[in-house]
Amino acid sequence: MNPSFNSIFITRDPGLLNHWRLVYGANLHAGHTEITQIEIFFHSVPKLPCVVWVDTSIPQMPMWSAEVWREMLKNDWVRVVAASSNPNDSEAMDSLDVGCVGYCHAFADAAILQKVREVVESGQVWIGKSLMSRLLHKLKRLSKAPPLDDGLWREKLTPREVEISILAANGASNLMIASQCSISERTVKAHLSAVFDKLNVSDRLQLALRVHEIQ
Amino acid sequence: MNPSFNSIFITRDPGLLNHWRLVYGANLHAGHTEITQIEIFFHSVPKLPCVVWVDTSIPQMPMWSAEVWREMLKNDWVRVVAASSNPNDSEAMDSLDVGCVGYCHAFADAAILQKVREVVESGQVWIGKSLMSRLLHKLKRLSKAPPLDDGLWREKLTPREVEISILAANGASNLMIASQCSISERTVKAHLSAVFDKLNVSDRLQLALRVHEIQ
DNA sequence: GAGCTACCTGTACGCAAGGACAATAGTCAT
DNA sequence: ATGACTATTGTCCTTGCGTACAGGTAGCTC
Repeated sequence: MNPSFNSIFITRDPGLLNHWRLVYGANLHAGHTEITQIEIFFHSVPKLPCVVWVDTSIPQMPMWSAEVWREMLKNDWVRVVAASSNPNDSEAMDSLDVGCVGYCHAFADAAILQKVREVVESGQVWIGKSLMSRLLHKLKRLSKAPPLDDGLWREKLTPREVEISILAANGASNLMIASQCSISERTVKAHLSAVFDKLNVSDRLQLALRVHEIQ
Repeated sequence: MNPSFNSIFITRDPGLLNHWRLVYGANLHAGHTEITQIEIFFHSVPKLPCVVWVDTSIPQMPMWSAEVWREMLKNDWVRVVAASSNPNDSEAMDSLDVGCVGYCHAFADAAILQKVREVVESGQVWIGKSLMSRLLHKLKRLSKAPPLDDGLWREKLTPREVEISILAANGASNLMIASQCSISERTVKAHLSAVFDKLNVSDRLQLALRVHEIQ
């Protein structure tokens, strides 16, 4: 149905490369290219419709505002998806602003990335749920409006567990949490163990990623 | 794969109804409902996962900021797509902000609406290309003062340290990082120690907070 | 009262993480 | 060539974390 799109992966991270390959699976055919140096990409502008996955943490990555990007993205058959290992709003805005048609976490779930691909190939722009909500938050905040509630992880936990989770996710040690909540360290451990179990995470770093809505 | 989603059309416009039916085609099965009065929708909260297509120009349409919407959208199995015959940014922002997971032109191309459906059912948010760019512009304009916190931490580190920091900040253990980078665990520790020192943090969780730009 | 849940505490064990000492080798500029 | 920086690896040791047993109290529902 769509004019078939070639695919280009630009990253130096072998793990990421493997992850992305999963997205295309058996469809990873002749029209596929993998590039480990971003300059090479700029020196050979694709001639055919293609979806370009760019690992934004690749060395020598030009600023999104650089002329090379503007030039490249003038060609509307080049659909660039910016994939970041540590997504942040300003990078997202910059990349989308210059003409990228997608911004996502580089290691996002394969099913998600597949959706990204479909949306992008169909000519639309993809933006993740969390980024969306953060952009809206920023807009709201800038135009002076009340905030709204946050993620759904809270609902799985008791009030006490939520309280302790937030402290842990912000870098507090068990002892610090204990003194702040006026309970023993053992109790903190007990609460956190319950939290890990309920949220199906293995340690406080994974918990932090969940609490702060990362990946 | 996905838990199958029921579908609900809320509009009084027969033409629009026909248009929307095209999106689902033969899949318009038993779990489908068509409603011509918005109040009826609010008086019978769906019990099963469903995608709700709401024609925003239906009579008696409550404000998006109204409590009924907030209440309804607390249930994350109710995925509401706001479809407007004359889309505008403020309506888009209001609807998305209260918890709608899509905003589009009511009479958008069936292929587009199909994509909307897929994205929404997969748990993400759909937003059109033009709306996207307008929102970005609005953001750009409002946030004239760009925060300088951006990628400050990167510049303090060597490329290798950045690479390893990102992996650690995303929850990888030292051993995982070691195997992914094809180096020994000891080397990973050495790099991370250097990173902790340079960024003046005590452990990988603090590092994660810095990398993901939290607090 | 029985059963459930939230909240609190104890001892003990294994393990990953991080620091304290090291060392070796490559690149680059002065 | 000497010093500064980077990348790599080693051993020893301490600490914090997470888990596996074990309990206790208070409040709620049936």
